[in-house]
Amino acid sequence: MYRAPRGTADILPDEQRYWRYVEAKAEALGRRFGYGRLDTPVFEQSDLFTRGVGEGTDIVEKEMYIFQDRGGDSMALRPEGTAPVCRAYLEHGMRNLPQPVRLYYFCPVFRYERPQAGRFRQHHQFGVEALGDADPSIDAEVVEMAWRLTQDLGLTNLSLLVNSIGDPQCRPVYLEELKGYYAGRIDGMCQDCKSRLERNPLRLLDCKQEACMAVAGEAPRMVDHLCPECRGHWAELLKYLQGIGLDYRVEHRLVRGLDYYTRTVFEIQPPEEGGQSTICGGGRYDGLIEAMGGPPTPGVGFGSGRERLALNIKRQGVIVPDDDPLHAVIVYLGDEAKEAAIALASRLRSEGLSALPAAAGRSLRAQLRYANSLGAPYAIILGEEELNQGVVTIRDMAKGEQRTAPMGDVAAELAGGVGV
RNA sequence: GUGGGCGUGGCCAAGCUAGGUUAAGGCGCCAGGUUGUGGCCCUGGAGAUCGAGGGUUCAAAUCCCUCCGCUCACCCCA
Repeated sequence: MYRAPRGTADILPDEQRYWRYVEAKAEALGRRFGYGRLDTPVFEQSDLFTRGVGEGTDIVEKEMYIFQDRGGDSMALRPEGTAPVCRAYLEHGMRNLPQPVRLYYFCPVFRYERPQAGRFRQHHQFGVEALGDADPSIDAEVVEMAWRLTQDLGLTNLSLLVNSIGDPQCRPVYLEELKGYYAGRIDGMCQDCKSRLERNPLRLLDCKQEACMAVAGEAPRMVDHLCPECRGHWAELLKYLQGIGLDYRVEHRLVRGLDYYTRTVFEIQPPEEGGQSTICGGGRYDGLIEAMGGPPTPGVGFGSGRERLALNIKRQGVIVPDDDPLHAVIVYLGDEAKEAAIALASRLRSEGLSALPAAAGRSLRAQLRYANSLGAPYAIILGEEELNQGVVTIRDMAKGEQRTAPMGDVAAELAGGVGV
């Protein structure tokens, strides 16, 4: 038997309402903030990501789905959403549009990871990117959008964490200080941290081992070592966030796993403890477009995982609207009635109603059972008697009452919600 | 990449520790109980090479080995 590939999932009809709910809220949010939707291909040249996301990152180093196409080019399934948006921005000359250019996307994302709760090899991200404006008010706008997304979805008890990780001027200075701080204390720390010290010292702050957390707690903070420009940006951001009334928390250990982030980083996390709990994550990436070969262009954005949003919606018991129900099931007796039932179903659909004939070759009882199990509010009964008189019997399934109506009036009666 | 838990009809699952009747039960599905009436109830039916392969044994869902898959956590991330 074939199975869906590891880390992927079939989304069955019963699950669809969760996805539709998330997508509808996200799309509405994008429009409300004046963002335009951008769809990019699921695969791109591998270089786009190795240069954009950063060669040393886990995503590029060991999680990309890379393949060679028949022309010999190295392609990669999209492992994140921001680099393709920046590519499109450059390719279509969007820097000639009024800045900032506000874009959002909703797309599948692929990473070769070991799956677990809330983590998949194919997942779907809603994200927004505001390109071409370095002002901290745009950072605030993006943070607000992320927060509102979660609120619009009905999620509660979430934490909004923000931090600044500086820029290419001040971060290296800070990193040296950080390394100096850790150098004398590394002995008592975990194996991972020992390798992080050289590889990615910012990550030291994020370690969850108890011993390491104690050391991290006393570590020098990035926000105390920002250059004047970054410090100003950070101060203004906080001012705007306060003005908006967002209940954020400065989290000095918050860092990001993608190389392109500068200055602002933020995350939204649910109350439950746990590893992969982040449901929205983003920040500013002023060097990304330049790293991709474009002119220096600032940008800020966030991504959020549809699967994780849905997971939290379920955990918190958020009421999600049902899919539009079927209006009517047409039950019939005999071959002649079957013909009429099929024609009637067709006519009802033309009138904008959802209707379907019951399964063929079943007893009336079985057909009604079928209508019941599908949750149809009405059953339309077509037997010999009805056929002879050119009428149908409309049965209100909830009330258990029925009446006859001329065949041609069925759509109007159902659409009008006329009771029986 | 590292470590834990788990694989029995579509789903939930008993049985496995101390091998031995046609591998329980529930949900769902189909049919009947009403020669034209659903939900509740009753009756019946279909559906499983017990994850796969190998081994031990007179006999394996049950014991042993290998592999595969699912899952949770670490790492990392949405």
